[in-house]
Amino acid sequence: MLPIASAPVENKLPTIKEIAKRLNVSVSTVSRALSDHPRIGLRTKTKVQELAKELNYEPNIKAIFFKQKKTFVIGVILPYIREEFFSEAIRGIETLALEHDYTILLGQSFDDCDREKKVLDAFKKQRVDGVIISLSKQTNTYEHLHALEKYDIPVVYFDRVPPFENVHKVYCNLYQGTVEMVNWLFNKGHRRIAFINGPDKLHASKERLNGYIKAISSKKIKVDMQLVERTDLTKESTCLAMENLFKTKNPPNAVITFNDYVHLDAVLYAKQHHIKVNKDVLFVSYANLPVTSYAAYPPIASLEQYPYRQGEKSMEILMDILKLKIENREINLYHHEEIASTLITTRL
Amino acid sequence: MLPIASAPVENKLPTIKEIAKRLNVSVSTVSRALSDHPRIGLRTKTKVQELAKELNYEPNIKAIFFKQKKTFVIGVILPYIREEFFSEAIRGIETLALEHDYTILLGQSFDDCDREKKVLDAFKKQRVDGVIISLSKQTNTYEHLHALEKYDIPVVYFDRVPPFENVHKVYCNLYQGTVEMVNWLFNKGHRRIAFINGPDKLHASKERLNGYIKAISSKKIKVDMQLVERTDLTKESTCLAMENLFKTKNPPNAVITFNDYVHLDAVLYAKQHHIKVNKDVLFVSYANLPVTSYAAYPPIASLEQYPYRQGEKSMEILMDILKLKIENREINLYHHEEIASTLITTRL
DNA sequence: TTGATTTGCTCAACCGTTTGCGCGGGTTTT
DNA sequence: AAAACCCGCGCAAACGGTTGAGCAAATCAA
Repeated sequence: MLPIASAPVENKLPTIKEIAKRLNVSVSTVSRALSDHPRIGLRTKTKVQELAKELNYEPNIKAIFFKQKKTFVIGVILPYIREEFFSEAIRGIETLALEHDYTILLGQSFDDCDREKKVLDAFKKQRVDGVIISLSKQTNTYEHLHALEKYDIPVVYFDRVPPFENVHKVYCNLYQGTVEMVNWLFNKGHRRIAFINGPDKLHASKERLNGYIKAISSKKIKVDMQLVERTDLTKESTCLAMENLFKTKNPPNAVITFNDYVHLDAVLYAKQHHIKVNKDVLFVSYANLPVTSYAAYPPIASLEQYPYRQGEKSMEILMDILKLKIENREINLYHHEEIASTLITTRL
Repeated sequence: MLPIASAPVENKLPTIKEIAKRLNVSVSTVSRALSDHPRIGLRTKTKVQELAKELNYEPNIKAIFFKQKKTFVIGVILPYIREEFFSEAIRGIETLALEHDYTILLGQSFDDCDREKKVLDAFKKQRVDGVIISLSKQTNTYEHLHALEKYDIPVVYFDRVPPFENVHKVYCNLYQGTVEMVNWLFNKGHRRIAFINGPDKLHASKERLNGYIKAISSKKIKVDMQLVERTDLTKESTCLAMENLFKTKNPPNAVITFNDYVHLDAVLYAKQHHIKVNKDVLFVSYANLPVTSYAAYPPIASLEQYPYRQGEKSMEILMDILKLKIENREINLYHHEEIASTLITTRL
């Protein structure tokens, strides 16, 4: 058991200067020796490198930032890391970041646009090299993001992306996924398929809805907007949606919820109101989160959206952009990475 | 719908130099004017401040680091953010950080000591002002943490803390909490109380075990070590522990699990082996995570460990330490913040 | 009126590292 | 033998901001 923190702070971090002084050469020689410059003699080079190793020298990255305008830090902001979807995404981001010697600054928006602004402002102050973001459900103005671009900080969006073309983004094909979902329910004989959608401001909500409408109407059924509800993702709002759906004379026999968390709240409501979950009424949702495997009533099918891959891909794109920036080349195309979703039905 | 990223990058970030040039004063005047130095005339001061606002000037924090040796960044490393306990802790850390104009670098160890080292190394390179850490379950050597102290980077441990006295740490009183837990079960008439503990290397495991032994033996019952199992926190390991407990002729009628995640795996096993969860056998655990409220079989009681408060408190302590460092005062005492746990039994 | 003090600003050094340029000495080319 | 080149290294500026010292002008005290 080694005692920690007891040792007095003897050594300030060794600098290039220190090495230069000890070896009686100039700082520039040391700098070049360390970066293996061809114009430095072999003897000097090894001398410098040996002493550097001995002193445990590490270049001061902040000083390097000065010259190179690089911080080796990227900012990641998303709504809630406690949601498995986002924590998985972070895992993807972080893993790739570590490989590229980048570190990540984390911020959560808690689905609050003001907080999102504040965090992005902090990122800007810290001069991050780039930003990866999944928008808050509130966000419908984009000036604060636009501001980053003005400061030449590239932004990659993932999952909760803006509807514009001229941004870099990574997202799941929810339109197609929703179509599959409805078809699957249809094939199992369900006709009254309810849909509890998410906040209007999220582009992903629109995608889902479009898929739903497309799939329903392709069956020559009239879309019944009474079957389409909306939740702001809070438990109360979800319960209200459920209430609206089931108080009618002709309740649905299947419910699609915006994601697994909404699903959990929805089935809690169902249970309390003596609806036989996944017997009378089938429940399917989005995200396919591991956490639902412990749930009393997991969704009978859920759409896998590959958060790890989304995070990884976002980071990959950002690395590409940064590489181009260093080479001072024009960034003339916007990356749009669409990841195919998969309907997971093995839970049956 | 404002287009993003389409605007050409016109303006490099405004610097103090730029302001000086435009106003035809020296940079030092500008610097002092911005920091409201008394020796700068009112007219100049307002002129400078107005232009600064107009140009949206923001001091380059990395340049300030140079002089002040401060980065306004702290590193946070913990095992898994996907666990609600840790994501709650981060929320506490982040909230307080934002208030103090600090930003957090995030790293996950994934319970791997090597990864922990790598991340801490990255933090060191980034010259973080301080580190908040919850140790990986593997960590039993502390050189990599000791290294940080040598570089004068203060470290605050929380929840998974080392057993030494000479560190700053925030933790829950698990000894006392475990005693309460056993007493509660005892009062409900349970005598054969099994205990599935966590990894040996975690100090928290020892605390739990000591509490268990203390409570049992205070009842004049002999501690039966057959009832004490261990899990490395994986599902397989937990199932093995369950198997060992229930294959005997005289199985337990209550099981205490290391935390709610272990609990979930344990009851999954129980269910598969037709053990009537919370009827034949009572299950109690640690953490009181919200996620269990959706579970098929939540623990009948769980020990709240206040992760948000732990995170917040850790950050508070770190801020204190950093303040002392600036004032160049000696840090002569180690903060040990013990947070009382609460047994939550309202789930009945 | 003279000396002392205050006011308002500038100069320059500094933080750690990179990098263009230059210089002396040796070697090769013509 | 002079011109051209290469080798190995040092000088100094630059990145953006802070800060102690210093200086001239304005203000004050006596």
